[in-house]
Amino acid sequence: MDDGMSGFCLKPRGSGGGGCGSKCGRWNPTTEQVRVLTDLFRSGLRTPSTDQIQKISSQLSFYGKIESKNVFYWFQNHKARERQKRRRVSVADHHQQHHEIHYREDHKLSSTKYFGEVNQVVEPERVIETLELFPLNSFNECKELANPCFSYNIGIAANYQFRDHPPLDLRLSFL
Amino acid sequence: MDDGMSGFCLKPRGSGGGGCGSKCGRWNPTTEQVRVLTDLFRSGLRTPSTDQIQKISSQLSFYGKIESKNVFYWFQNHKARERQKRRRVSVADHHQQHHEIHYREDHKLSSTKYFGEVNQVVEPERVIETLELFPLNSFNECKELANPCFSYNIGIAANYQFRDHPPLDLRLSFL
DNA sequence: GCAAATTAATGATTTATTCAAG
DNA sequence: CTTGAATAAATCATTAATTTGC
Repeated sequence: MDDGMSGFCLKPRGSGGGGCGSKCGRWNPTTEQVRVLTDLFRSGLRTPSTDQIQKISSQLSFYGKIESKNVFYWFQNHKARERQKRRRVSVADHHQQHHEIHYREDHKLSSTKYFGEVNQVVEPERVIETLELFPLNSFNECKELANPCFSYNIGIAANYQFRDHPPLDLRLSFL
Repeated sequence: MDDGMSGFCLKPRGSGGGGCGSKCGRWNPTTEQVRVLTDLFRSGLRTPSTDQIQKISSQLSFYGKIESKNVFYWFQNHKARERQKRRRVSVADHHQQHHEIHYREDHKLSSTKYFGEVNQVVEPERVIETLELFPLNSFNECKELANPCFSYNIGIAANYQFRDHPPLDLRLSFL
């Protein structure tokens, strides 16, 4: 299914140059735009030159409203976040062990051993800020999940801001 | 549906009459186990640490046969499939977040001019600064959306992992 | 009602990325 | 440039749901 088509409803570009109709807040990339940008990133592009930025922007304008600065920021953000993410993982790895997910032979092995000390990255609750800064409409993923992006330490209920569901079941208190 | 009575072993469905002592095909979670796992997921747990996995597994063993790896896999799969589900549904959606990007109102500025120096000198760091002020802690869940690994018609023709200079695929040849 | 046949879910593996360290 | 570590995407495989004919 072509998602790009329906996604076209982004923002009316007919509002005239620069005008973004109802909401002038910020760039809201279409799926197609994100796709191309991601492809570029994955192809190795990290810090596009001015020329590249302009060309990219020009091409992407076919899919919807976009400016050069949007492209620039997208790359800056995407690059930085990839790095940050990795960095956090490494830090958390202090006493790192890793997942051995080749379980073919795991029947012989103690799962405990392999899971022995895989440590998950701590994820503080900066959800909102991050998402707001992130120019991609990746919020989808998080919004419906009861508690979007927390992935750590269920046990510390105090740190949890449950939005629309009850605190953890008593059964989960062991965590 | 599972009556819940059989409890301890795999559901007595299928071959073998529920005997899981000798030969267990694959883990077949009881409804209680699924319930707890789902609660955890809904609470935000995405990639449990080894420690958490062990505890979860331990607790869930009360309801029936289970191993750590089952918990590990369950979260992997559930996470991926939820994401998949969301993605299917909301590919085209736009989620407007009303937060002004730190980029100042430079609609008036010439992108060309602006970026003319941004790229090569100081500007990029402004973005990073901001990012550091707002550590992207909740990034896990969101990142992938911006990084869809689907088989785009782009074909990943240029998927050589060039880190330095992008070979760029057909669609990117305009660069 | 009941199994055989078919389809839908989902557990388990493999593959391909990413960044960064060596 | 190569490799380590981690993980998400894609895929394989098996079980449960369900449909169907009797």
